[in-house]
Amino acid sequence: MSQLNSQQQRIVSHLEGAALVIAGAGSGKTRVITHRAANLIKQGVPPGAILMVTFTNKAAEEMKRRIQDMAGGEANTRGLMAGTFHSMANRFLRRYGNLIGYDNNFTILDDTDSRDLFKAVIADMVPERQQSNGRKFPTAAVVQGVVSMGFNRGLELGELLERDYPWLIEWMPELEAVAAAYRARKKTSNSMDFDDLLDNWCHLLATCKNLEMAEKLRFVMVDEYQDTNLIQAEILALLAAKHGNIMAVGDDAQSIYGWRGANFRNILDFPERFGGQVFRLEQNYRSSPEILNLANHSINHNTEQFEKRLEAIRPAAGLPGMACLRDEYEEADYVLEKIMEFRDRDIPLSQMGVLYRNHAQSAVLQMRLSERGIPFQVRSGIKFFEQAHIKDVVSFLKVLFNPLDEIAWLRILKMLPGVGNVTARKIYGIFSRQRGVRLAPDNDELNKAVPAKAREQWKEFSLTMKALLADGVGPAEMISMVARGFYHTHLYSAFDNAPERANELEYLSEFASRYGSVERFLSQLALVGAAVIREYEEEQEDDPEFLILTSIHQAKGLEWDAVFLIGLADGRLPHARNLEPLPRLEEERRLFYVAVTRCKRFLELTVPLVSYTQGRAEICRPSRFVEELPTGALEVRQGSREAESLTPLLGQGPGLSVEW
DNA sequence: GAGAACCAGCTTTTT
DNA sequence: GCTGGTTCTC
Repeated sequence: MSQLNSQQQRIVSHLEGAALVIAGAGSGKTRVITHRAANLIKQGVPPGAILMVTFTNKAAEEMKRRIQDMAGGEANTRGLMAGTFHSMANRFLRRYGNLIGYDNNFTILDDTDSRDLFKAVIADMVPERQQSNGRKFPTAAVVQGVVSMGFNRGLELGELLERDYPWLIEWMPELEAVAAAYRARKKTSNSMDFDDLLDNWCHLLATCKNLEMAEKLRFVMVDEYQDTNLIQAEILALLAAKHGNIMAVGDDAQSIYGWRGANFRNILDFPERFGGQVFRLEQNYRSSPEILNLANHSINHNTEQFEKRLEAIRPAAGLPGMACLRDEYEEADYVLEKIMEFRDRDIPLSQMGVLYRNHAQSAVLQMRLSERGIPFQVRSGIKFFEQAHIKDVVSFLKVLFNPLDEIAWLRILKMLPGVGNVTARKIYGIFSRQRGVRLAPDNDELNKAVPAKAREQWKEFSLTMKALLADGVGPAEMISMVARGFYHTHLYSAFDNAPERANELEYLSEFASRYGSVERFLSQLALVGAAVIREYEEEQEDDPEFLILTSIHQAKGLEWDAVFLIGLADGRLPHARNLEPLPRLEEERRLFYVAVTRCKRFLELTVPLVSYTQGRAEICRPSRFVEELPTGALEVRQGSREAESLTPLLGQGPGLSVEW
């Protein structure tokens, strides 16, 4: 690990007061704040007095790992408050939720849960919703998106609709009603969605002063500040109000979460809001001058950005390359060939990364890699925890932990024969009216509600629940008890690939055995999702040599010697939906910027000219982000002959479609 | 009112 | 190919 330069040194030894660090890609920004945290600890600041937050799980993991390394092991950092905004919110609310009207055993609704709840709300509230002059009420997913966007941008529904969803204005009153009902249902079922975690954390800090956990914190640090939204900035302000020791690190050029309400203007507003010093890190320690040159040229096309000039420190490494290939299959073969080449030049697989705009783009490559026996890991949304059977079984633990969890109850109840939406609601209604769940046989009201068809299974269900409640049963045992007991029948009648799913449930149980308490297990599941299981898999991995495939969004903060940026066709990156308005296009360009600046030495861009979607073939042109680069910024590699035969067609613009 | 069977639309990125 | 929604039948 190299020495710190003088500017980095100044930041590391900055002790008191506010500070903003505007830092370019590869300038060591995460390194600087983790260094500072380790430094504070070495100087005797208790780890529990330091809060370090960031937005993504990936970045949070990296941050924690580095601090541990620098501070000399886990023991020295015990008590450190480090993680994502959402997980820190969870810690506060598990302890103090009761102060703002929640039970501390609240459930966290993940994306799917929240959508399910919207679905239920909509079904009840707008039965005659089918049409207003022939138009349909928006789906649960759309409503969920709108409501969440309003929250994250701090906008009233009306204003938001006018600005971004004019076609939904006609539904305004219904949407208001649905949003209000959704809020109420979350409250009665003692659950919080992701937005609530932030909202309630903020609310808690604003209304309850002198919380022990907050009082203890004397140093607040945020990484990737450009990814925060208004409420996150507000939370930070509340946390730092007393001591004023807040350090934010960010790079406006890497702001790629605008679509979910992040606002890189938070960086601009920082000096006004917090005062203090402003540092700049403009030396890039990661990439070759050629790569940096390409990145700088690209980002300069953006009109909305702060002046910043990144200076390369590393030696020259040759021009980045670009190749046009016929389609994804040829592209995959090309990438494979290059991987072999790099390997021959002694670059280990672990020093190569393949990046793409969206997950689907990696499918063909994954297939080829498996065929050739090249080990790889996909760093992206494995939807493991969002599959039906996983959610089904986890629901049992959820209702044990939070008996008012409506979503979990509805899932479970609907597994009973003869019970559908209506009956399930009725039964849940009984639980919530009785302010608790009594499955005892003398609960007459309940017995009446359970249909005759379901009697047998209901009995079995009650027995299973009783068994789960026995002392000393941890999450792992609970899962296998449910999977082998009550759920078994349902699994085999509902899914054609039941044995496979049964295996996955065993796996889930094995995985859960790392967690001693149901609370820890459920929180981790909801907050960290796929990332946590990936970590677990990595631990199991004997061979650490594998290639990484990842979306650009999840690649932030990472770096490799060789980077492949695949699927670089106009309409993919930039994504067709974001060609306008300008701010959206510019965010796409920042995405391109983030992708290329992950690379230290060998950057390879590939363009599949033909893509097959829904049985049609479409001819694309290379991304405009490539075409707008000056000649000499990259070297065009020899693509395939077939691809070349397509080039004359390219002038005709994107989206030229051909029936195959 | 439940549940099977059929049909359409779709695939951006994360907590 | 998969999900979510709708329709049809019992």
